[in-house]
Amino acid sequence: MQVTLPVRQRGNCCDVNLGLKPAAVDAAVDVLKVLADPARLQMLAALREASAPICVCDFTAALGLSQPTISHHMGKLRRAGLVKVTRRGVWSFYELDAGAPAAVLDLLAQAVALGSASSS
Amino acid sequence: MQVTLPVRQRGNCCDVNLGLKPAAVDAAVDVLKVLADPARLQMLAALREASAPICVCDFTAALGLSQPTISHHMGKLRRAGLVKVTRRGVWSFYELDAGAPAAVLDLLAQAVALGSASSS
DNA sequence: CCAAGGCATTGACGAACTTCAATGAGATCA
DNA sequence: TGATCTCATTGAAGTTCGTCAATGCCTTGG
Repeated sequence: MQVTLPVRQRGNCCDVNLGLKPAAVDAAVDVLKVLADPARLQMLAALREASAPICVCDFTAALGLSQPTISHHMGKLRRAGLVKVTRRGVWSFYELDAGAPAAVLDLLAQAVALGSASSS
Repeated sequence: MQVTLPVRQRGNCCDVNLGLKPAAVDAAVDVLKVLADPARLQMLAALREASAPICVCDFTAALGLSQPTISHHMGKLRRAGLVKVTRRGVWSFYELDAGAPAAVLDLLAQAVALGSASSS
């Protein structure tokens, strides 16, 4: 049961430089997780192209999902600071939150561009 | 039990324009899901900054994860076409796949930029 | 040829996520 | 006021995901 203990157990070639701090990584991952869903990405893409806020009932019709499901996704987008809601009467109208960090909006633009590029 | 059938049951304001085709959305979501993990994003960021390929054992040491876990993540990145592997002797060296679609690499760049921007 | 090390794969477990039915909270209209 | 509509919330079922222990394959070194 002799243990040989080779000299180069770990770190054989070079030290890995993790250029991102843990907190920064978590923040980026949180945004990516919000975008990584078909319904949410489609709704965000629609909100990007729309010239006016869109109400929930229109999303349920367009995506074929139940109303609680749309509401759940919108809650996630709202908590992530990606969309803003405006209640007008009985309806809730959603729009992209222009106050979101520019890096987040740029990431969304890239994700939508990726979807558009893959259709070539 | 009279049903009233209001005229504006759905589509109150305007028709939602889903500008992304379903297949395109799924492709974009697949890439986003691959990026939406702390270990994978950190490894990709390290590979972006590294001047030479990095071997698996270095990632296990740097991220504090078990070897099978690193291998599992690398398999996902490889199947997504984001990284390439080169076996040299006993070690497996990974590097970013320069042949990946430009839109995918741009999305990765934006995600890393988001991590860097959030630390300001 | 045999022992040992690095990596990939399999199986399993716990956590998180997506979805919907049921219910509740406001708002509108008769 | 009562009925109805839209949306948010809760609870639950099914699925996916991240992680590790165990195992097998391949290469290296004695």
